[in-house]
Amino acid sequence: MAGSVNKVILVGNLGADPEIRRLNSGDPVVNMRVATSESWRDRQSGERRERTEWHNVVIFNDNLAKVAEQYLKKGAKVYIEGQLQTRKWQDQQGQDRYTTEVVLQKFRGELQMLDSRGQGEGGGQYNAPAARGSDFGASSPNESQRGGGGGGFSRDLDDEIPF
Amino acid sequence: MAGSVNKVILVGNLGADPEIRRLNSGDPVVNMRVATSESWRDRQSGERRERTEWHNVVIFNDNLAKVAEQYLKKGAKVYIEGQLQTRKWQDQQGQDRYTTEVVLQKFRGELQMLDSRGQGEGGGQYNAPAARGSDFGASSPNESQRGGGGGGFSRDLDDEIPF
Amino acid sequence: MAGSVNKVILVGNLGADPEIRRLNSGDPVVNMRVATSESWRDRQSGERRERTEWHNVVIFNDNLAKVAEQYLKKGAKVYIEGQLQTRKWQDQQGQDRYTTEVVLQKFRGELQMLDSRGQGEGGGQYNAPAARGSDFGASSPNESQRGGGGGGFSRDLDDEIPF
Amino acid sequence: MAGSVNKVILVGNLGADPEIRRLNSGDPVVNMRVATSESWRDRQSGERRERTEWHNVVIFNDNLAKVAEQYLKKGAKVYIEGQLQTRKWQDQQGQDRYTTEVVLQKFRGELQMLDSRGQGEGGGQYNAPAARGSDFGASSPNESQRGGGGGGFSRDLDDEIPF
DNA sequence: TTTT
DNA sequence: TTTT
Repeated sequence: MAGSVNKVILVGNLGADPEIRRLNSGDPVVNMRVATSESWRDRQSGERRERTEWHNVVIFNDNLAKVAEQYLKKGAKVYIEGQLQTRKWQDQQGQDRYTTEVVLQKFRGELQMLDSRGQGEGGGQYNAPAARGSDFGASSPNESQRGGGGGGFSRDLDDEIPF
Repeated sequence: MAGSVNKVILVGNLGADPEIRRLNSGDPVVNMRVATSESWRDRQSGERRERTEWHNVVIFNDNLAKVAEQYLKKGAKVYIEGQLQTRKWQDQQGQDRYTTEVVLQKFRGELQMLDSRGQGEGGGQYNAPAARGSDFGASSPNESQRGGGGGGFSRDLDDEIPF
Repeated sequence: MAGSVNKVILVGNLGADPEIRRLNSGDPVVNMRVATSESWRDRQSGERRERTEWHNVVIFNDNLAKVAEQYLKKGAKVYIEGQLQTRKWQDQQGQDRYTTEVVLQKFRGELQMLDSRGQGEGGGQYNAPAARGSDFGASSPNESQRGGGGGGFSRDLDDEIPF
Repeated sequence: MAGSVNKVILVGNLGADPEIRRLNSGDPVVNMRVATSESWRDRQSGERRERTEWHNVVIFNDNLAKVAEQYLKKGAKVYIEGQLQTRKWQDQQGQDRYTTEVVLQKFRGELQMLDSRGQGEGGGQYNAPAARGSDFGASSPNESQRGGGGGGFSRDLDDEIPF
C-alpha cells in the first residue's frame, strides 16, 4: 500500500529493567514494559483520578538495543518511537491469542533517555553514561552538514559504522 | 506520572465500513479497522514482500465519530491520531483476554480524510462532503488569530459549539 | 483543504525563563526558546560534533500558558506539541521579514514537563509543583471512561472547567 | 544534550513541482513548498475562515529525493516527516536573515505519497509509478521478520543497497 | 503557490 | 478486511 504510516510515540517510565535476549545471529533483542499515565479530575465526584497504561516495547534495532541494555533500568524515563505490531500466538489450550507491541525494527525507531545523569528512580539505580556526558544520542543516524559534499555520518552510540 | 505521552499516528485504509454504536448518553462510538502496510525486498531471496498490519480504532470523540459515520467507507484512506489503550475482557471460558486499541477519547485525537472528493474506492462508495466543500475539517478545534483579543473559535464539523 | 496535518514535536530544554505577555483579553501568551540538539561522530575527522537547534515556541493555549508561567524555568526539559506558523513582519527599513514559530493555539497543543521534581538545571532553579506531586498533567483534557455514559471530564491544571 | 527530539509531521499539498539540485557529490537535493491548511467558523461573525500555511521542505535523503524527483508534481498530497532547521544567510545589504525549513537529512525522514494512482491534480500531471505497482515505498528501510535470524533488509525504492 |  |  502506498502512503501508509504506522507510528507510536511514547514518553513514559520503565516498569522493570529491560530483558535482553539474543537471536541466533547474535543480535540483541530487548523487551521492556513502559508505563504512560494521565490524570484528570472526575467531573461528577470531583475526585482526582489517574489511569496508567502499560506498553510492551520490543527493540530489534541493534544500536538502540545496546543503549537499552547498557543504560536503562527500572524507573528510567524514555522517549520511544516505534510501530504497532500485533502477533498471534497460541496458549496452552491451543487457542489463538494476540499481543500488540510497540516495535523498533532493525535500523528503525528511536529511543531517547530523558533522565538527567545519575537520576535513576523507581527503585532501580541506573547508570547514565558518565564518560560520554550528555552527548550520547541513542537515536538514529544523523548527518547535519547542509549541502556538504562529503557528508560526515556515523552512528551515535558506537564508533563502528554499522553498515 | 508527570510528563507522559501516549500517541499513535496512522495513515491507512479502512478494511470495512465503520461500525457505529450509541452509548446510553446518546453519544456515538465508532469502531473501525484500519490497515497499514509496508513492503520491502527480501535480502536473501530478492523477492518483494509485504506486511499488512491491522489496527482497531475506537472513536469516542463525538465530532470525529460523526465525521466517520457520515463520510468514511470501506477503502477510505485516513490520517488518525489517538492513543494506545489495552482493555481486559473475558472469553467464554472465563479466561482473561486483552485487546489493544487506538482510541480517540472525547475531545481528543484527530481524524483526517485523505481521499479526494468522490474518490471512494475498495468496493464501497463513500461520499465526500459536497455541500460543505472543503470546509469540513474533521479535526480538533483551532483558533488562528495571532494575538487576537477576541479569539474566533468553533468546531469544524458542525456549527454548534459543542461545549 | 481536507486532510491537512501540521504538527511539530519537540523534546528539548528552555534556553531562558519563559516570557509572559497578556492579551487585551487578559489571556496569557508565553514565548520561550527551546533547544534541541543532536550529536554524531564526523566520518572524516573522527571528531564528535554537535548541532543545537533553537526553536521559538509560542503558547496561546491558556492552560498550558499557565503551566509554563508557573513551573517552567531556564533549563527545564519539556515535551512540546504544536504547529508550524510563519508570520511576516517588517524591520526598521520597512523590509519584509519572516519568523517561523512552533505555536500552541488556544485549546490545542501539548506541553509536558519532563524533569523530576526539583531537578532544575541549566542555571535557573525552577520549582516543580510540590503540592500537586507528579499528578499535574499540563496537557489537553482527557476522558478515560470507556463506554462510560456520564463521561467525566476536566482540565488537568485547574479545576475550573474552562469552557 | 541527552534526550532531544526535533520532529515535524506534515500532510499537505505541493504548491509547485519539486526543484532538484545536485551537490558536488552528485547527490540530489530537493526543495519543495508544501501547503497545509485549516478552516474554522469565526465565533463572532459566523463566517468560515481558512488559513493556509506554507512550508519549505528540503530533502537530502537520497532515496526520498529520487522519489520526489520521479513522482511528485504540483498538487500532489504527501506525508512528510522531517526536522526543523533554521539557517542563517545574508541578504544583499549584508544583513543577517534566517529561514526555517523542514529538513529530511541523509538516511532520515519519511516521505509518503498519499494520492491514488494516476490521480494527479492541481494543474500538474504527475505520474504515479505504474510498473512498480504498489511496491514503491518511498520511506525508510524496514525489516519485518520478527525474531528472524537472517534479517532481510533492503531499501524500498531501488534494489541497490545504498550503504 | 496547493488543496477543498 | 484495506491499499497498490
